[in-house]
Amino acid sequence: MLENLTEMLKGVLEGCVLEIISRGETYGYEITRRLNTLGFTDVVEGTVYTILVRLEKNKLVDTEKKPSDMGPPRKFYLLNDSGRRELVKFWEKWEFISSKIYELKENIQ
Amino acid sequence: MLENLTEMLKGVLEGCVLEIISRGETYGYEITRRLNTLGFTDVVEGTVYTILVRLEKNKLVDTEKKPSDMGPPRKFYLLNDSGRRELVKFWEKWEFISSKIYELKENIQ
DNA sequence: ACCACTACATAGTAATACGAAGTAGTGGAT
DNA sequence: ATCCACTACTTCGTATTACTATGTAGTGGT
Repeated sequence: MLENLTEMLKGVLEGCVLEIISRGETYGYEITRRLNTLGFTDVVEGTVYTILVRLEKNKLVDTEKKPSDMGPPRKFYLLNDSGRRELVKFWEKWEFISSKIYELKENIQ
Repeated sequence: MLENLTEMLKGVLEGCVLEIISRGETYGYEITRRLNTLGFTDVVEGTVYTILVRLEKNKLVDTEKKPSDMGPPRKFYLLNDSGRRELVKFWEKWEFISSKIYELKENIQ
């Protein structure tokens, strides 16, 4: 449908993943499906996993491996305090940028 | 004030520059000032010039050099048909992404 | 003569999403 | 029994983009 959204997703996708995880323990494959049904149909697993690796490296999430009856074991992610702070900052940044873009579009001031 | 917006500006800043140029012939230095007063205080000339070089390379703008009585000659930029189409696409992409982010935030569906 | 402001240019860097490919477990169809 | 679809994770390399840093140069005021 819409063309390449890649560049515009930079810095945004990570925040989306943080938000999804904040709703409750989840894992990479499920996050990918969630993003796809949200509308980001072209986001693939590789992209989500690199984000998850980054979140873990930056200690924004805790992880736990659990068996699944549908396939291989799942690696579950849970936001920690640091991750919750990062999520708040993400939404602040998003609100700031989107309000400025709105001002530009509507030619305010 | 707000922390580093760099990543979140990727794919967005170029659209902002296109929008600013669409309002009428302008040049790099002025575009930078416009972005700064808009709220993107950390955007510097180097960033804007790389975007302008890209726009010209992708033939989205026409350019014209004109003398200035305030300093060195200015390189003016004007959107062409291709640039206007690109701007329309930019706003479509922006509307799409921001609506999806809103859905995620408000946990719709 | 110096400095501030205006104005453009560009080489190198960091960060991020994506493409591509591989590994592996489960269950159903042929 | 074999194959395939689906689930699920991992990693390497690539393209794109904004930013850093630096340099050049014109004008006008002190």
